[in-house]
Amino acid sequence: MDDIFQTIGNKLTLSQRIERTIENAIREKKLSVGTKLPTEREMCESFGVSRTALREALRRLSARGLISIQKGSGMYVSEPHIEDAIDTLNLYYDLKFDKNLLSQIIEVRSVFEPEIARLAAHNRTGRDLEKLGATLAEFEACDPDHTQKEADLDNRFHLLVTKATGNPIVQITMEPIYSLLPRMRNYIYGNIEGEKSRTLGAHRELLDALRRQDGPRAYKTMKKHLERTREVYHKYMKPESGNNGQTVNT
Amino acid sequence: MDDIFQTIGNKLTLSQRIERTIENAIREKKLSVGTKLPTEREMCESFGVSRTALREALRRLSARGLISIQKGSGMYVSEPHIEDAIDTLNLYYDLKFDKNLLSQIIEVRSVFEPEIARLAAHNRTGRDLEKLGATLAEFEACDPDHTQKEADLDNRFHLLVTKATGNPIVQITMEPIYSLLPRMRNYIYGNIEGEKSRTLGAHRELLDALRRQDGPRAYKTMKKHLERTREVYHKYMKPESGNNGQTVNT
DNA sequence: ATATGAATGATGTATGACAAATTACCTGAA
DNA sequence: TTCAGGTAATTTGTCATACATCATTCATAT
Repeated sequence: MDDIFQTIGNKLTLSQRIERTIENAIREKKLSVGTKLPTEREMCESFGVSRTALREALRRLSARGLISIQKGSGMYVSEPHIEDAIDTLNLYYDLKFDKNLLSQIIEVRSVFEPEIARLAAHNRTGRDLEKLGATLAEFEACDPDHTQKEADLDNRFHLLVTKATGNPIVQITMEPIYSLLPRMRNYIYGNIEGEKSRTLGAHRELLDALRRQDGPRAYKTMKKHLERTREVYHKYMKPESGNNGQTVNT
Repeated sequence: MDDIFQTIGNKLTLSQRIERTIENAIREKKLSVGTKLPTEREMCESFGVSRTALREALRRLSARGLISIQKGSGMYVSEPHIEDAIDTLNLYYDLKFDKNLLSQIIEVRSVFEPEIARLAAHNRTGRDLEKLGATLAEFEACDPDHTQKEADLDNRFHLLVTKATGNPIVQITMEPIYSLLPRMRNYIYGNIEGEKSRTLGAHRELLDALRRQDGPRAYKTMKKHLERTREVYHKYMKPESGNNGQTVNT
């Protein structure tokens, strides 16, 4: 048990202790969403600290999305936004980015999305079908020269399928993965003859399966669609085959 | 086109612009991991700003995990930690926590994990099998009174299966979900007669399928195992059935 | 009654000083 | 030489004060 000697060095700075105090108050709902925090001067007095220390704590809290600071107005407890978590994930991928990422993304999609399609077939609402239909039509009508817009619409369609599962965790899970896709934009699309019509056909068939709540067919359609994506990737642009067995540090 | 009048208000503060400048430098690898940043005074000079503004930018960057600040020593570019993203997600779930979360987690697991098991069956290494076997043995030998440790070992087994896919994105994706499981700890286990031996049997069978690289069997075993979890949940503790169709704000 | 503009109060930035922690260096003894 | 110890220099943490900038409120003039 050498743990005894470990807990010495981690003395928090004053501003970090302030940060935690406020953070805990928010976590424990002592400060509810939308509440206006006391002014800086008031908090300085009640905490008995300088404005500097307090402000640095507040800067950290706002950077993490717990509070929002509005110059001239005041500070307010923020509604939690899933985007904060997604941004953090994106930052992580940004820094850990390597040449295997594309192939890994494709693998993850072909593993997860067919099941997502099946679940969506069960749970989709009429509103989901509307949005999917609209996005599909927009994709169909899109000028083939606008490869970026086409890729966006493609992504949006898949994101809508994810939302149609009705399970927010599925959405939260997949969103960072979709946000990585713009990197592969302009690769898949553009200059591959007939690829758009293939995609369109797959999306149409998938939407039909969702409409009929045909889970197995939704699964198969999505599977086939993503297998095609994988083929295109391997055929047209895979630069080399790298080590795929690395593990993330935990 | 009234857009002309819209883009006025979003003027960033000075410290936010500093934050972004440094952040971009890190994202673009102009500052690599481990690099020691210039001292505060140096950066103040080169940016031409006061120490106050600079420090508030640095506080935000450290709160987001991009840099680490060590009193008396200096500031260094941090290695990205997936835990930062997981913590942010946990904060989100803390604040957004509702009674549907458990049921949503169970749904996500039974949707994703069978496919993960299948993939793991293909890609697992000998080292993966070793770790899985060791964890399984430890679970088997665990004192049934230590419900928390049992739940931990259960989670670890599933996490190891995820790692055995060899795809770090799968791991990153599932880790936040597993980190939510401690919330349901002590619910599933304890006081449900014979549940541990059921779990043990399922894990054993799964490990065997992985060893034989039998993807379909791994899939089926995991599916059945998680269906059982869902049953237990619905049978023993589901308090009420709530609206499950909410969507996350994006 | 509406609109303009001044007063007030909030956060943002600048400056200077000192505290506290780490690192580097230097000195002296084995 | 090598190592121990302590001192000095460097760096971040905190405090205090002043002023700038933005938002809200309220009074005033049209």
